[in-house]
Amino acid sequence: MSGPVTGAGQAGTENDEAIAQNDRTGFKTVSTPSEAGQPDENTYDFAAMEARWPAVWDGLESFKPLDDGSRERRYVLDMFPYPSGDLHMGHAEAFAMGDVAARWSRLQGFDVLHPIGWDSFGLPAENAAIKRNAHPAEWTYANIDTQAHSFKRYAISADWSRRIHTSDPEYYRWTQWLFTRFFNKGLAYRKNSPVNWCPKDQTVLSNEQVINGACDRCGTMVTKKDLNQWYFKITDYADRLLQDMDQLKGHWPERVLAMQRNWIGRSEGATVRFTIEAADDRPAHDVPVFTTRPDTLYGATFFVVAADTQLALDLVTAEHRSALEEYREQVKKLSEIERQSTEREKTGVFTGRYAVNPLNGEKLPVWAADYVLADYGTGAIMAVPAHDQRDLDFARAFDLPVRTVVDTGAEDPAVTGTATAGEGVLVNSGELSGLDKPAAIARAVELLGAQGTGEGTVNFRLRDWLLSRQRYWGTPIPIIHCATCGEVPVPDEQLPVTLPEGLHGNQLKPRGVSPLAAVEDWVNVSCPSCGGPAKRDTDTMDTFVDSSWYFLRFITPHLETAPFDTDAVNRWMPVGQYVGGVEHAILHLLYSRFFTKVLFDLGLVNFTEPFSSLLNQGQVLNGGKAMSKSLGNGVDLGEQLDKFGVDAVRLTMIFASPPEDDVDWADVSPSGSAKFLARAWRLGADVTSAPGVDFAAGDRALRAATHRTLADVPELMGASKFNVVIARLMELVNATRKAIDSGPGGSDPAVREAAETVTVLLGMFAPYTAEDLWERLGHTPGVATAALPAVEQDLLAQESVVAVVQVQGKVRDRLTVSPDITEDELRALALASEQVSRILDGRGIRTVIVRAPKLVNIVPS
RNA sequence: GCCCCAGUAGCCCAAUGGCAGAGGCACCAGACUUAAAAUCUGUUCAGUGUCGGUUCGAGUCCGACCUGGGGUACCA
Repeated sequence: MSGPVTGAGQAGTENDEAIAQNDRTGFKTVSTPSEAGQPDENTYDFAAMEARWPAVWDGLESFKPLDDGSRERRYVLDMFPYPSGDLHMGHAEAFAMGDVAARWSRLQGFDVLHPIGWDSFGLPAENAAIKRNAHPAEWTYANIDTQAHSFKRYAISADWSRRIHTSDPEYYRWTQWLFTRFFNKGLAYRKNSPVNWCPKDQTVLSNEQVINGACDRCGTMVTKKDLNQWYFKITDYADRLLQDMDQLKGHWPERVLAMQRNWIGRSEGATVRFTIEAADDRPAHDVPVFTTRPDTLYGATFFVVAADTQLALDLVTAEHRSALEEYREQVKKLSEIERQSTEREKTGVFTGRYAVNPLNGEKLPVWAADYVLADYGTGAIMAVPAHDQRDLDFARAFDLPVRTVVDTGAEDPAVTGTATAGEGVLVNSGELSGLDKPAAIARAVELLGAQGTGEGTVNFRLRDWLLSRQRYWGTPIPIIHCATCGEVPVPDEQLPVTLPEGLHGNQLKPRGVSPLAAVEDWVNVSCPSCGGPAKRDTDTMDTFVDSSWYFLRFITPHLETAPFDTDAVNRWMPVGQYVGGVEHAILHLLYSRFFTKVLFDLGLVNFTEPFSSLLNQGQVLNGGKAMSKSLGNGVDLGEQLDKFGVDAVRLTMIFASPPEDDVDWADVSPSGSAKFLARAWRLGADVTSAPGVDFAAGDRALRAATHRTLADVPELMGASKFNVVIARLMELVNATRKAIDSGPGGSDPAVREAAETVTVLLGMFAPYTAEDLWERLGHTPGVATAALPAVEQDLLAQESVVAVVQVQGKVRDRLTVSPDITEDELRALALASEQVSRILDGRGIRTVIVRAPKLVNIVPS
């Protein structure tokens, strides 16, 4: 930090450095030449404010919630940070937004809970430790200290006594405790399955962590590996995760809800059991398929199983076995991206088997292909080429028949190569013929049900959450494997299972198995159940487990008997305003919603959604692009703070655009913000009336401006239009300046009222400037908890308004009228207007629309 | 391909279906100054991406399209 340049006796002298600083930043100003050289009480000096106020605020403890029921409670939460180095511009925006929300809630009189903590387990710490031959904790806790220091400078109005770190044993003890509850409820289980594997990080990834086929941490292309891994049964909650989104509608951004809806991917259809006929060495075999179009059963001309399944191997006849094995090898070599490309030619092999269509007894050849996914539905499909594009592509590649069973009015798919998926009337479909699509679907399900060969079902795209990781720096999975007892959860009184301490540097290097596995005296334990020799599970949990319940820990952060106190949590939750980036639209938000529902079912909380309102702030860009090292367009937050001050940076972030929009740092002007702050701050020197003066005697015009602002701000804040609130403050500052310089003067009580209103509202955005100004206005510190003046309705009434007279929607005249003019009076005035009669030019009048007192619209006949 | 979001002045952005402009940046001019900076005051600038519809009246509502951004993608 550069420190105040305009020290006593320097400003306004020939001190070149001081002047140069003035020129560059444009806000360390001397307000009048006569004061040049004086101790600079009229110099806006942000560095001095930043040096002075934090200690005062700490003493006031204004940001600790009372939790005594005297005020309505409100929980305002920012998505807690990951400690990767110091805070950056993105943090500056996100936490400015969250802090505005918290401070506004306080101004409204709520008892506000606004905590701060760190999501401090994770891969970057481990990679840093390997690189520096150190322990991940060193890097992690050093970064946390740096960030905590920066947050304090940034004047976040947080209750620091609630600070938590997910990597503290005091925290992860309870993550483990919760895991055992999930385990006992059957919601945490192990299974063998082909999983997403990152070859670089040497660990598995959840479905949600695979972005375009690549690892979301390091960008390496993900491969598949058959492994035994831990899962949370989030699929059991798919329907509720979808249903409960009704509670969030209108309070969460629509795009986030849409993303979650798509991710859960509910589709209604039917399960249909096909019998695969016995063939040479192979017995008959029932294989169910899932379809959303049971109405098209008569159009099925072949049957496909996913090539990479055991089922395919079980079905294939001896004759076709080698072809299938060769095909499977080919498929394995493809990258995930290649395999999933819809552009790619369809490939597959015949299995030598035939499936019997349960509705018409037809025999369909069974193929194995990679366009059918092993882990969606049943891993097998009935193929209806006429009405499904993928099936049609396959049919054309292998010369399989195409039979139209829905007449959509479009041309024959067999000819055009375009499948017809739309509505239509069923044809060539036995007793389904003649029905429309919905009726045929219902009838087909009925027929299958009667035969016992199928039923209506719902399928989800959502998969279970793969939570185990083969890395060190995470919460150990509290399970002990015993040859006799199986998987035994670690008893509560033995928690936490702490990480073995000695590991550092190369010992943490990814090897495909968890580094914990190498620590023998840690691994080998006695079984809590039978006392026999047993081994600890050596995987750690996905860090998203840690962050799926932290918002609950904040409420009773030091509780030693449970993860949280249920009564306290039920008092404060759900979070009233959650603030964070849209990058968590699926992962963190979906997982937290899932956890909350499980905790509800366990009777530990009495609500089913954790975050009743969500605000996604935009990104901070530079020159139209996200800041990145490779582009070299990064902006250093620390430098910006040194140059413009905390308040100017905060104000710039918020004034630039509505919170959800991106802020392009190249388009905004922190020096402009600083100029405004200095301008507002200077009002303090010109208010000459005493604190407590009776405002009623003040200048009416300025009072009206003040109270209009007071009346409008709650609505604007409620709609998160923070940028507009700042514009209104600028307006009020301008009006106050004018009143001082060329109006009733600085002694008028209205000037004090306006200045105090500005100060209290400004505190949400620029806490240092506001606190300093509050003191200059003669008040004791604590502007954050000062009360806003009550709106005086009679000041909002205007003496006269301008009514617009339109003819056919075009403005033709303006009339100055009383605000309570009646419709009839206004109509008469408008019709008497000379302008109007000139425009009407003798034409008659069809209608007159009157919206007193603002508008009249005359429609000529 | 499908699903969301956004297009208003040179730029960032305002505008309960009712006069397109609240605020800021930039630019220019004036006051102050020996001068400059700072400060104060003021001026200039678009008819709202395109086409159509609803309406007395559309930036705002509806439909289609264009452009940009985001999500998702052989999900049967």
